[in-house]
Amino acid sequence: MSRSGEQTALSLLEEASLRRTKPRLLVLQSLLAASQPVTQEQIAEQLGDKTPNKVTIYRTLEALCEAGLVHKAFLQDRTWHFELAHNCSEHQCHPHFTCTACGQTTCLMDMQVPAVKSSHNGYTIQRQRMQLEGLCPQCGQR
Amino acid sequence: MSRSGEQTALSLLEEASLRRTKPRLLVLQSLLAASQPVTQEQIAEQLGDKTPNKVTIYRTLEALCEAGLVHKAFLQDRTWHFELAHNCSEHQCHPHFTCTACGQTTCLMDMQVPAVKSSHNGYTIQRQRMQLEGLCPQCGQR
DNA sequence: TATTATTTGCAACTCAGTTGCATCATGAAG
DNA sequence: CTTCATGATGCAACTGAGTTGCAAATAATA
Ligand SMILES: [Mn+2]
Ligand SMILES: [Mn+2]
Ligand SMILES: [Zn+2]
Ligand SMILES: [Zn+2]
Repeated sequence: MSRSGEQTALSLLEEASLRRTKPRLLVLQSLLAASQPVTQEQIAEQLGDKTPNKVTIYRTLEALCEAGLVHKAFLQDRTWHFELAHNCSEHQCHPHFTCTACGQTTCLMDMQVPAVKSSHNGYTIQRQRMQLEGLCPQCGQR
Repeated sequence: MSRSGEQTALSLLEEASLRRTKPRLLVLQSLLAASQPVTQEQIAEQLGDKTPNKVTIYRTLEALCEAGLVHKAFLQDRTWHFELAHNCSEHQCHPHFTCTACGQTTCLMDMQVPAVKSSHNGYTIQRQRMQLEGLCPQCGQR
């Protein structure tokens, strides 16, 4: 939750022409500080006693998603995990990997995924996402 | 819900060493008859007055998934859609396409998706799934 | 500062999916 | 064919992430 995080959050809101409200700045800073996708609850927890109302966090995340600043990264146990969109291209996000042994999901930021064609049988394909499943490095060794 | 559907359902249960119960046969037949992934509610609706209890359908789907006969195809509006696994390889399922205009999700059974490498930074990748987003043929024409 | 459109907080709600438990049916053994 | 243990089913009650309505607060603008 650094000074630069605050500045970045401000300019992200500016860029998206969203009003600079306290909850939006806080949620953005929390997302900027996160190293993995986080849930509403994790955001609230991280913000401690200055956290906005639960409903406000949801509505903020929704607004940020709509503006393209944030993505719903993946769903785990009926709970959405959110992340900043700034490492994804318009057409393709990095893949998310879930370990079948420990259940942990990880962003594979540096993995190259081949892009599919932008059209198929009349379907116009604008974005592609990939989920991977297998064993993480910890669970992989026998 | 043909005779052959009944036979297929029976052999699928056999193959998976699952007990041949009425609910399992019904759910499997419903899935065999479906042309798209379906929800618990759609299965119940399709089976009409001989439908098993809602909880049983969920538990049946869970058992069939665990046995590898069925997949959770995609989630829409916090609701899982299920499909038979028999058109998927061990490593890769066909992609699912969601139209951002009408919200409909479709299986692209005939679409080729390049396979990723089976290992990356210590992660062992056993299965890959892809979700596509864009405009369906209907919504695509202006 | 005054005005207005947005945003926020709170309480109550929704509903797909889950859980506990008593009853029932399947498949194996005799 | 009958017995029996294991596993499956049905029902009622529950869970909890996410949603809705609305009054109060606040940001942008003049
Ligand atoms: Mn990610
Ligand atoms: Mn499918
Ligand atoms: Zn693991
Ligand atoms: Zn469409």
